[in-house]
Amino acid sequence: MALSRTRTTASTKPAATRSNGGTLQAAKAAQTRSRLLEATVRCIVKHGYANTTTPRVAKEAGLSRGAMMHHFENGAALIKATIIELHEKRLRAFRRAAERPEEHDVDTLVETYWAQVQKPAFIAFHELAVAARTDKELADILLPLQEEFRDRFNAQAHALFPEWGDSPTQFDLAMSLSQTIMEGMAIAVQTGAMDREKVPMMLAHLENQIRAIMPATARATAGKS
Amino acid sequence: MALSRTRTTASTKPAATRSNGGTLQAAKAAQTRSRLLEATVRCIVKHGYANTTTPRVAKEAGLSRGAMMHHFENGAALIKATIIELHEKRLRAFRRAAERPEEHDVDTLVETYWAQVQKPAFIAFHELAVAARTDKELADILLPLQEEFRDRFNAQAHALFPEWGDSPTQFDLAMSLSQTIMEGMAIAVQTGAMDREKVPMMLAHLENQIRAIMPATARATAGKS
DNA sequence: CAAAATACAATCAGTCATGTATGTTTTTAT
DNA sequence: ATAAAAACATACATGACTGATTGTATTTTG
Repeated sequence: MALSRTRTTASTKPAATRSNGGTLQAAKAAQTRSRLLEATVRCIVKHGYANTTTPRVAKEAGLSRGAMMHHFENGAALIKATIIELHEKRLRAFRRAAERPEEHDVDTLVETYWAQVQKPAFIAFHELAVAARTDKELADILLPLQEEFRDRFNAQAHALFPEWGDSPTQFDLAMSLSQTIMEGMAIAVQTGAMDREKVPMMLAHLENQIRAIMPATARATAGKS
Repeated sequence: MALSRTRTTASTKPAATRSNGGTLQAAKAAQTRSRLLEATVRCIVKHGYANTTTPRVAKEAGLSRGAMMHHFENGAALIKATIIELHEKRLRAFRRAAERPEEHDVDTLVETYWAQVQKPAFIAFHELAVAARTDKELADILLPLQEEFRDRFNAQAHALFPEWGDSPTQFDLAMSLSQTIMEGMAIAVQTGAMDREKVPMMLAHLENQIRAIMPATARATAGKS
C-alpha cells in the first residue's frame, strides 16, 4: 500500500458524514465501511502490508474500486480507519479478558493474552508497525495512534487490576515483561525465528515470574502454585 | 522487492564464478559483489524490504542496474546472497562477543547482545523475516537458511559456554529468554510499541533471571551481584 | 414529485519496478 | 596484439498500482 501519491494535505475528509443523521442510507454506508475495514485487515494478514493494494482490498470486500474510493478517498484514509478499528478491537478484547476479577489468576491471564497475540488483530498491527518504520507517511498516521493506544491500554490495566494498586513499579515491570515476552514470542514464532515447542516452557517461566513480582496482598488471591 | 516475475526455476547461477582462479578480475568482481550486498542491507534498513528495489540498490551501490544484473541475475539471487551474508555477520558478532571467557559475566553478555540487536544486521533480518511471512518465494529462500542459522547459533552457544554444560535445560531456557526479551524489545522500541525508558529495567530483570537460572558451578565465576 | 446528494461502477493517464536484449569498455589469454 | 570473456551501461517491453474523471442508479429532502 503506497499511501497518497499526490502531495495534497491529507485531509481527514470531514465531509464524509455530513448531515445525515441515522437514515437508511447511513446504515448501509456504515456496513460497507465495516466490510472494507475487515477486508483490509484480512489483506494485511494474508498478503502483508506491502501487498495490500486498493484493488485487492476492494476485491476482498466484494466491491468495485471506485465504490471504495467513495468511502475512503485515499489509501491513507483507509489505513487510518483500519488502525483505529484495530486499536478498539484490541482494547475491547483486553477488557473482556480482564473484567472478570474471579479469573485474575496468573495462568489464565497469560494464556488469554497469548491467545490474543496470535489473532489477526495483533498480526496486522505488527505488520503496520514494521512498515511504519520506513514509511514516514504511515508513521505520521500510526505513531500518534500508537501512543494513544499505549496510554489507554495502561489506564485500563490499572483500572482492571486494583490488587496491584499499591505497587506501581512492580506492576509496570510485570506488564512490560508480559508484553515483551508474549508479543516477542508471537512474532518470533510467526516469522520462524523461534521453535513453537519452546512456547510452553517460556509461558510457564513467565507465569512464575509474575507471581514472584506480585505483591503479597494480591498473591493471596491470584497466585495458584 | 518483488522476487522473480518469471517462473523459471531459481537457479543458483553456478556459472557466475566459472573458471577464473585468483585473477585481478575476480577480486574486482568480489568487491563489487560485496558493495552490492552492503547496499542491499542499507536499503532494507532505510527503506524497508518492500521498497528495496533493484534500481534503488544499484544506485545505492553506485552501479548501473545492468551491471548489477550481471552479478545477480535475479532480485531473488541478490536477496539470497544478502541473507547468507547477514547470517555470517551475526554469527561472527556472536562469536567475537563470547569467545573471551574472562568476560562471561552476565551483565556484559546481556549488554553486548542488546547492542547487537540494535544494529543494521538484526533490523534487516527482522525486516526480511516479516516479509517472508506473506511472500512465499522469499520464505522458500529464507526459512531453510533461518533453520540452519538457528542450529549453528545453538551449536556455537553450547561451545562457547561450557560452564552451563551440565544443565542443558537451564541453558535452553536462559537462551530463549534472552533472545525473546532482547529481540522482542528491540523490535518493540524500533516500531514505537514500547517506550525506550523501560529498557534498563527490563535488562536488569533479565540479568537477575539469568543468574537465578545459572547452575551454581557457573554462578561462582560469572555471577556478579 | 423534482432536485440534490449519496452509493457504486468503469475507465484513463502517470509512475515505477521487473526482466531482457543490446551495446561499450576493460581484462585475460593465446 | 588480438580475440574471447567478463564488467559495466543503456534501452525497451510489460505489468501493476495510484489518483482522477466520468457515468449511473438509488435515496433523501424540500
